[in-house]
Amino acid sequence: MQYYNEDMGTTKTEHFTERQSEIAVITKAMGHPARVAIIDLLLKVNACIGNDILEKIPLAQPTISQHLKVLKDANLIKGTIEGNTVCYCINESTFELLSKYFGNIASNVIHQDCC
Amino acid sequence: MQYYNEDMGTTKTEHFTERQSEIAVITKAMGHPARVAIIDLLLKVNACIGNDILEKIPLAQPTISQHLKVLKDANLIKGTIEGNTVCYCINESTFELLSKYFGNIASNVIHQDCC
DNA sequence: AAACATTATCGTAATATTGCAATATTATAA
DNA sequence: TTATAATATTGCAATATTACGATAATGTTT
Repeated sequence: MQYYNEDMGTTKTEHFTERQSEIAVITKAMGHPARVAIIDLLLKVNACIGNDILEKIPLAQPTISQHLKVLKDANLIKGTIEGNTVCYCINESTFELLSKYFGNIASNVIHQDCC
Repeated sequence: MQYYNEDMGTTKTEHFTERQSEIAVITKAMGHPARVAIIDLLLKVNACIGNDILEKIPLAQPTISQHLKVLKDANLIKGTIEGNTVCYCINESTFELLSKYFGNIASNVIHQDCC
C-alpha cells in the first residue's frame, strides 16, 4: 500500500523565491515553438496584428488564442481591443527583464577546472 | 461522434523553424522555479557541486536529479563525473545565446500607437 | 435587424510534467 | 570484500499542457 502526496503532479512553488517563480513563469510561457513563432512574427511585422497570426501559424484558431493568452498572462505581449479585432504587440519591458537576467548569468560565470 | 487528431496533447514541432524549436526547448527547461533555483545556486557558489544541491533545495533526491537532467539536456548546465560525485556547472554559451536572443527582441521593438 | 468577421471560451482526448518511494548503479572507504 | 555515499533509474499517481471542434460573445457591415 502506497501513500502519495497531495501535490503530486503540481509544482512546489512555495519553496522558492518570488524572483525565481517570476523567471520560471515567464520562461515557461516562452517554452513552446508556436509561442516563439508568435513573438518572432510580432517583431518582424512591427505592427499590431490580430487574426493575421492565423494565416502565418498552422494551428487552429482556438489553439492560437490559447497561446496568445499564455503569452499575455506572462506579460510577454500586450493586447488591446480595437473594434472587433485585437491588437497584439510585444511588451518590451519583459524582454528587457529576460535580457538582463540571462546577460547577468552569462557574464558572471566563473570557469571551474572540472567543467 | 467526435474525431480527434492523433497528436492531441503533443506539441506540433514540425511547423516551426529549428531556431524557434531551439529557443523553445531551452526556455521550457528554464520554466520551473526549482530549475531557476538550481541555476541561481550554481551561479552563487561559483563552483561545481553535486549533492550539495539537495541541502539547498527542498525537494527529494530523485526529483532534483530529474530537474538536473532537464537542465543538462537543454545544455543549460554541464555535468562531469568526478569519482562518485558529479560536477555540475553553468554552461555559459547557452546563457549567452538567450541573452542575445532576448536582448535583440528588446532593442528591436518599435512602439505602435495601439499598445 | 440580419449576416458576417474576429476572437474567446468550453469540453474533451491525448500526451507531458511533476514529485517521490523504491531500487539500481557506481565509486570510495573501511 | 563488505559497507557506505552519491547519483540515476523505474514505476506510478496526480496534475498540467496541448490541440481542436463546437459554440459563445462582440463588434462591424449590409
